[in-house]
Amino acid sequence: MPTPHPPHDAAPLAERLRAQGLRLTSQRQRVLAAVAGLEHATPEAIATRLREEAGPDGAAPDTSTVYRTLELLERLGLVWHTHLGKGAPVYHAAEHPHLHVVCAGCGAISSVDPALLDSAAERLAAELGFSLDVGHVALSGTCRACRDRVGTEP
Amino acid sequence: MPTPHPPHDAAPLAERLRAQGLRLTSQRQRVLAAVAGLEHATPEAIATRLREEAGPDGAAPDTSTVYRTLELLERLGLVWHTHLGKGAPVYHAAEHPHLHVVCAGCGAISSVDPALLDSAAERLAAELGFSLDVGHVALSGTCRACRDRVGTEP
DNA sequence: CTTACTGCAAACACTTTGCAAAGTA
DNA sequence: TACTTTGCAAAGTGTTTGCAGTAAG
Repeated sequence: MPTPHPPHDAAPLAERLRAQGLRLTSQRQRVLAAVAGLEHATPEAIATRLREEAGPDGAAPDTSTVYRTLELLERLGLVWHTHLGKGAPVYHAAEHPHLHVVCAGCGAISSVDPALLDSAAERLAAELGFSLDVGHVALSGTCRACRDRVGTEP
Repeated sequence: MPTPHPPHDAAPLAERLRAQGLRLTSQRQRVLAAVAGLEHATPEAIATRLREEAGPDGAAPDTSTVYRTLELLERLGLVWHTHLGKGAPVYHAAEHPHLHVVCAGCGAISSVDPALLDSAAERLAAELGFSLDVGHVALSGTCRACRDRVGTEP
């Protein structure tokens, strides 16, 4: 079983930055750690978490830095993001990609095995030459609870 | 083969509005017609189109009216929208729902048969009690052209 | 020391809301 | 007339950008 909250091993970050002549900064380390420690983290949520961690006196990375850093980390392959529908995208630590399923009624998010779309991906590849990126968007629908609720509360 | 630009039969609109004690206005007719006449229309694109149709002197519906109207038309089942990723959602006339596939590289949009996800939908229903709304989000990936371009222009 | 990075503030894109005037039934 | 809609203007999110000062290598 995977470690719940990996204390974020910073090594890959330092390496990949160095490989491109980029610099290791505390902001970059902190943003990466925040993404790793949160689930389905929006940029806003990440910024908030960083402010909490910094405390009332400490300085947290600026919002614009959070955005810029997320973009960078994604280019480096350390994080990825998914659009859950409307609103802000959510970021994940790179590890095991997964597919999201969101309830349009209550917003509940489930993670499912990306293999769910394997056959669809194969058909798209064969018929359109299109290679599916399973993780980048979430599937939308209605969860059992919301479906049961129909008719119960008009 | 389907009619290219159906001249938008307004009957269903009038009926459904009346059925709910709502009113038929020219704005509502115009917004519906614009959605029917455009493909993958964002609210902004719809507003622009309406401005063009109104001409330099005529009055086009206000942006806020466009948003309110799209929401209404969707409740009435006359249009539906899809999130293509980041940015504004796109609206479609209700008719035949379809699934969108977007290239992350060039933004090209393909429409595919929703049946593509039938087996995935069945598994989600069986395993999670989740009913998939196939049209609400687009699948993301890379189209053949963008894939071929990799390595050609670094 | 050189050049990348950050914080700040302002601008942007997309939507929503309150309210008085206008329009439909 | 009674009640729904609209337009306008302003406020709300979510995100990006220009730039001068700060800091990593």
